Amino acid sequence: MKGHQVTIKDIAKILHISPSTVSRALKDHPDINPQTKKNVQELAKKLNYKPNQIALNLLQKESKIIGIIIPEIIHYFFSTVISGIEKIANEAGYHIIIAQSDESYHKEVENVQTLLSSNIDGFIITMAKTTLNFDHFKNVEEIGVPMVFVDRSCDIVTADKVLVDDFDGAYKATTHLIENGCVNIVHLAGPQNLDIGVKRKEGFLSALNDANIETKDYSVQICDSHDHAIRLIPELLSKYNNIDGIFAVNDLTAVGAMKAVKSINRRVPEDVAISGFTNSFISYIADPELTTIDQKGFEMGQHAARMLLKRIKSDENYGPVTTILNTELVVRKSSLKNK
Amino acid sequence: MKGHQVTIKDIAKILHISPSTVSRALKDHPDINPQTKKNVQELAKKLNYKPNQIALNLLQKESKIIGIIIPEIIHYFFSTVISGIEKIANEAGYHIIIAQSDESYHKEVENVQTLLSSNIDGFIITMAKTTLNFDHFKNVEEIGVPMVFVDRSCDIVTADKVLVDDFDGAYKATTHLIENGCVNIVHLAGPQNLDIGVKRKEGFLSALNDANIETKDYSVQICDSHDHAIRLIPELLSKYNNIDGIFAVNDLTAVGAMKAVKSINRRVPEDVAISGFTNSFISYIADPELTTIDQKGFEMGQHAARMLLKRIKSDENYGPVTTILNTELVVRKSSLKNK
DNA sequence: AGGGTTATTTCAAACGTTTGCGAAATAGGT
DNA sequence: ACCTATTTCGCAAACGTTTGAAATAACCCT
Repeated sequence: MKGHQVTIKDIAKILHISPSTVSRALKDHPDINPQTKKNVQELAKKLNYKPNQIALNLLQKESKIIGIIIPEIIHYFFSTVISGIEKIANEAGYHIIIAQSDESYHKEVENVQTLLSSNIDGFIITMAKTTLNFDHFKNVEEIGVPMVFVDRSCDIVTADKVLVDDFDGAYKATTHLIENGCVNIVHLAGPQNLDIGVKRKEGFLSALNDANIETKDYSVQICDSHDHAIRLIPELLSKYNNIDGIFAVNDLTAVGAMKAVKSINRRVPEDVAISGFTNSFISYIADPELTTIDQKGFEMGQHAARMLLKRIKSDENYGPVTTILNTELVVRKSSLKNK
Repeated sequence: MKGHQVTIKDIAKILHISPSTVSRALKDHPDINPQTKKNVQELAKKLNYKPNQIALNLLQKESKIIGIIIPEIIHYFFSTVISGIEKIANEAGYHIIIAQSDESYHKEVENVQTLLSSNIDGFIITMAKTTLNFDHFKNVEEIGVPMVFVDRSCDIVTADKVLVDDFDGAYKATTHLIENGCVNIVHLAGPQNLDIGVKRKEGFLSALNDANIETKDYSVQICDSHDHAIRLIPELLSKYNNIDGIFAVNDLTAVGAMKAVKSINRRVPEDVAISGFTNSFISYIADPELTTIDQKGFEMGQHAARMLLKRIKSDENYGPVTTILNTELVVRKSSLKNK
């Protein structure tokens, strides 16, 4: 039950002057009598006057709000992305409004619609895994609301993107395992209809190739969940018991693999070295702590926000920009065989 | 670079009728000629007309936006709370806008101010740990913007609250440890200036008391971080080597303790059983998986949102409501000595 | 005193939408 | 042909704010 917020009109009425004068007095316009200014400003402070943002938004045709559509906020990576966005946005006087798609194409479409109608100034989006049709993004493009895609790209929509060098990250992780004495490494790969699934696999294969290690038919396993790894690994290790390294497409899968390895009484990293990908919080929780590739969520968020703000403020329609961030190898205990 | 959004005026101009007619035609007002209606609706669809929410907000003096101020989005518990809020809010046609305080009193005050000025319809807040002064909330109260506090309460501000029964949760966890054969349990407690620190400690002590177990001078240790536990536990266990159970104030501390126990070659749960509190994602990651108390983040969020919406829509000024949710014991391997 | 300048204030339109009320037009009835 | 009822539409105000332009008032100079 909102009590009446003090407006410029209220102040004007009390002081028997016009709203315009009040408005100018509040912003220290030179045309205003110092005494009037003083009266206005004092009263404004006394009544705790706060300008009505909605009215300003209407006037300036902008809401100072950035819409974020992201699969699931509970995932560490996504929440770091959000934090990065929020930081830059706030510094520029913008707010963020978050909608989750739960990896559902349908909810994503819905979110785009509702956010559009609340007049956000731009979008930052990580597409749902299930999104295969891009009409809703095309629509945003037509309306002219700027968009930046994060982490997951699609070539159909022309928009700014900030991605991470998945190939290089996978290459680095694999090379690190090799340098630490692994010769028989298995890659737990993501779905091959997803970009990250393919790129990370390719980075893995390329690293093996450059180290003159030949791949076996079991070197790549499609397996990208904690539970799947727990089921798969014991079976795999008993079948091919010379496996001495695992590079998983993400941290969660890596942790599952780690548990599985330990469960059949092999040691991590002495018997099997493990690396994940993402550097999420759980890599720090794992025992032993998990070597992984830092995916720079916070930095991605910051970049995305900067790109979006630039686009929002720009008058000219420059072509789409793609930023590819470098990953970083984070070495922890799970990969250090030699110590 | 936003292209001109289609407005009611545009439609009116094209059809040579007045904006009011267009407005009414779009909402199927009986006063409008069916033919005009048809023309308007068809053109609106063709031009992809979307009502300008900002203008509506100005008119209706509401923004349909709920402001959330939360310490850190990356914490699993908080992101589940947010998800709960979002669900209920969306169902009611509201959006959420998120601001993080990073557990800083200063940022919290700032967030309250900026959110207020963007005319949110209500607040859902989890206070920062460092917040000891409540003037900013008092201010919100005076202005008349409804507020709901989640998880952390303060008696000074009169507002709705949704809390969890910390005492009972701690009691249940402790009793569970006792039932599983622990007789010498240590509680890793939170800071005693925080409600949860005190309540959970009291639940712990009460459970011991009810089981006729006398507390030792080392039974309660102030220790609420992963790293602190890793430092503290080995020392403690070597000093008092009959300790056979640990109840930690949160999951992260429990995991630290678990690592520490394993590091000095004692087994979890056989030698030392462990329970955490929160049921965050890491309790599932830990090895062995961590027994814990589910703090019902999602439900808390849902409750908070419902309470807020009720308050927003209500005309009468009913007294503040406090909802206390029950926790739930989640039994996992880390506490099952007997198997 | 008239002309000019300057200081201070107000008017009015604008942003996009809704809505009570009045106006115009049409139709029906006698 | 006149009155009334009905249908259909437009005017204008409102939400809170900004801003160019016009208005008023006060002053100085010759």
